[in-house]
Amino acid sequence: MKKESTRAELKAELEAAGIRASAQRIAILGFMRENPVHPTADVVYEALCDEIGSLSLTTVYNTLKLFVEHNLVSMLTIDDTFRCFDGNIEMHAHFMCNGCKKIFDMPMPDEVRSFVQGLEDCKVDEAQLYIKGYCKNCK
Amino acid sequence: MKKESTRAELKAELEAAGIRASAQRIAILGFMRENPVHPTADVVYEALCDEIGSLSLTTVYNTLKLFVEHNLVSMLTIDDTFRCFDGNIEMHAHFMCNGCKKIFDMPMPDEVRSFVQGLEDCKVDEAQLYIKGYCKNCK
DNA sequence: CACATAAATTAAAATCATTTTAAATTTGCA
DNA sequence: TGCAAATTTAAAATGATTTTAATTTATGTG
Repeated sequence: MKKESTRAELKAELEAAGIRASAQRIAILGFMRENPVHPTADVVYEALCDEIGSLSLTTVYNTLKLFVEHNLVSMLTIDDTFRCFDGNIEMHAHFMCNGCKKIFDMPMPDEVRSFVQGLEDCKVDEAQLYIKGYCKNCK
Repeated sequence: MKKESTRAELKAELEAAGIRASAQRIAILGFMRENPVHPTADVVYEALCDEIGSLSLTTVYNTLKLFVEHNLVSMLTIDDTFRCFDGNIEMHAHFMCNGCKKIFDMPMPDEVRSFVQGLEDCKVDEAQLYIKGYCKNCK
């Protein structure tokens, strides 16, 4: 499940986006790329605390926001009680289980892509399909 | 654009959902049914303050939550900075303009409906398609 | 009808995720 | 090396939402 990214690749990716590559940013982007788990800022912070002793939650918040602005990660608003992020910026759908609260990736139906492309009056930046219910284990 | 609902109809609707019909609940449900504007709790509160002098914002929050639980209205999580509600519970998509922040209704592509129906491993309660960008006026 | 009980509403206080501020640290570059 | 800008950080502030506890309103029973 993990896609390895070298430090150099992450650095290059940040710079290609016009962002300076600090140790914190490399670590956070690396975590997002390698862990397909839709983490909240707090989860990212907890995961990287040991690696970067000085890391602050503020930095994680600000950095994820910066990454979203530069389209390096996307933000999910599938649940109103937590804000989470996705290191996979390919267009895809999400399923959230109301039991275990896990979020699963799903393919985006083709018709959604064509529907979005067909919208002429407006300029589309983003499309999210959120499906909610109970997963295999919880239903 | 307004769909008129009589007090009696609203009362019947609440009771059919197993909810007692108070003046506050009738007013809030009436507002949601008649105004297709995706309001936040605060907007509903401001709109009904004059009509019901004693109304509190707490009641609006609690009542909208109750209505969501009983499927009388739905909650939209299209934007992480505000929580808003929709008095139209028919399945449909939403477009939010990042400029004026207005939310527009859109038809739900048929393939989304069939995609959702085709999901066999999980039990689906809800599907939301959120499209974001810039509207005709703002782009 | 009056009273007891439960439900709903309310104001006030608490919560908590996120943002802002301002200071400290680090980095890039002359 | 040293200066200026960018980044990070801790601490404080913010603000939407929830909780608490008291008050009001509605319901049902004798």
